[in-house]
Order: sequence, then C-alpha cells, then structure tokens
Amino acid sequence: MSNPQELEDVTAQACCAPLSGPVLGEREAAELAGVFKALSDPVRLRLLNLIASHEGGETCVCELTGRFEVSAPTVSHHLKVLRRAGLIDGERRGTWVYYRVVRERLTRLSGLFALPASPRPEARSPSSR
Amino acid sequence: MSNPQELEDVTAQACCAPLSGPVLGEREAAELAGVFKALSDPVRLRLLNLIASHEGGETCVCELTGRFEVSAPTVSHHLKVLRRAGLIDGERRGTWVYYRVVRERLTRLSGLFALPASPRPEARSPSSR
DNA sequence: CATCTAATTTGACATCCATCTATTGATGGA
DNA sequence: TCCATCAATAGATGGATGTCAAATTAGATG
Repeated sequence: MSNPQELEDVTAQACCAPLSGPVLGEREAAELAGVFKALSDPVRLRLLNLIASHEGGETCVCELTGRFEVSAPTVSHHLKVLRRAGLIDGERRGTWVYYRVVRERLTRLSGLFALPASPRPEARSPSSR
Repeated sequence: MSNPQELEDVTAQACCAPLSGPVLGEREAAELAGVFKALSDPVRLRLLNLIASHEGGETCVCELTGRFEVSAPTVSHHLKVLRRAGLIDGERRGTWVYYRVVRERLTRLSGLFALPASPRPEARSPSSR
C-alpha cells in the first residue's frame, strides 16, 4: 500500500498557498484539481469520513464494504482513488487491509480556503478597465 | 446572477462538520461532493483563484476570458458551475458582469479538514471485529 | 431602429468516470 | 496441498462532463 513504486502520488507538491493568494500556475491548478476530484464523489467522501472518524485512526476495509450501496470492488476502486490523491494510506496486516488518513494532507487543504482580512469593498471601481 | 429563481443553490446546507467528525449522511455527502466537483477542474480553480485574489474583491468576466487556453463560452460555463456550487456570485453592471467569491462558503470549507488532536495510536486494535 | 460588443445558451462530440461481473492475488487454516 | 476468505484488478458499459462553434440575449451608442 505504502509501497513506493506501487502507486505514485500525483499530487506531490500540490496545494499550500490559499486560493486567495498568488496566482495559481497551470501545474499547481492541475494537481490541486486532482485532489478535489478525489473528493468529488459521495461514496469517497463517506469512506474518508468513516476512516477519519474511526477510533484508533484506522479502519479495516472489511468494515467498509457492505456499508454502502455499491459493490466491494467499487469500494476498493474508491479507496485507490483516495490513496492516489494522497488522502489516505493503507497497510496489510495478515488477512486484512487497514486504511488511515494522511493527516498533513488534510491539514494543508484547510489552509487553502483562508481568506484575507477584508476584500476592501470600498475599492469597487466598476469600469476600472 | 444572484437572481433567486434563476439558479438554485444545490448545496444549501452542505458542509459544516469536519470530515473527521460525526458520520456523514448520504445527503450531506452528496451535497459536499457537489462542491468538490466544482473545484475539481484546473480552469475552474484558476478562475476562482483569480477572482478571490483580485483587488477590489471582484473581477470582470472580460478580464477572465482570453486569459485561458479555452474559449469564452467555456469560461462562461465554468463560472456557472462555480456559481451553482455557491462558491462565487455574479452581478451585471452595464455592459459587464462582475464575479466575486462567497466568503462564508470558502471559510466553511476550511473547517472541513480540521482534525482532532490525536488519532490515539495506542488504540490500534487489529482485528477488533 | 441598427449595430456593435459582452456574456450566455444551445447542441454536438469526444473523453472520462462510476459501476458491475468475473477473475486474479494473497493469506491462513485444515 | 487444497480450500475458504479478503482485497484488488481487468474489462465492459452507461452516463456525466469539458470543449467548441454557432446562435442568442442584454446593454450601450449612434
């Protein structure tokens, strides 16, 4: 799961500066978009939620399949997508596989939506172009 | 743009509790996923970034088209998607249309990725099932 | 009213993606 | 070694989505 060559992280240096910060380059935008794409599915969101809120910090896949209206392979697929986005990481222990969230990743995303103190509404110059 | 019946907000009560919080219901997950879907495109991300970082707090569409490798109708389409997700709002003034970010929306997203103090790693009960 | 420009909508098309069934890989017990 | 179970992969398919060109709407101006 955390095997280096098995699944490269497509979003290595994505995300950091807030969305209201300096202009996003094409590359950063693409990487960031990848993370959000991973979060853009209801099932994946619920999977992430279950894993993140599970006591012990990790969840067995066997606890996830059957809890959704989709088949086990589909759950597996979604876990893979979350993993490729760097949001979770998995580890096999005997028969079962356990997933946990990548804390730093979630923490970083949080900062993305920070906004500056004020949008200076007095500066509303209509046709200032 | 902010015309009530023109474009209903599909994510009215989406998002609030952190992803690590109480279990996400199907409906909340679907609504939240919608917001992330809106953020899952590089062009949309750059548009949002430009609007959010523009001085005066708003940006004329005329400043956005031509700044991308996509056509004007496509930019318009993406702005509509961001609008439907409740991330931006637009207003026509004379010939031009101006967009601004919905601050509270971005602020709320920030809280989503908050994590509890510690995942209690000692509680790693392998096959507690 | 005619016309020009800004922005959006429409319709078409190619690609991507979530889902399933069937199969394969991995682990552990009889 | 054989089999049962958990998890992931492979391949197929229907629906969603990003894109564009062309048409349309909305204001401003002559």
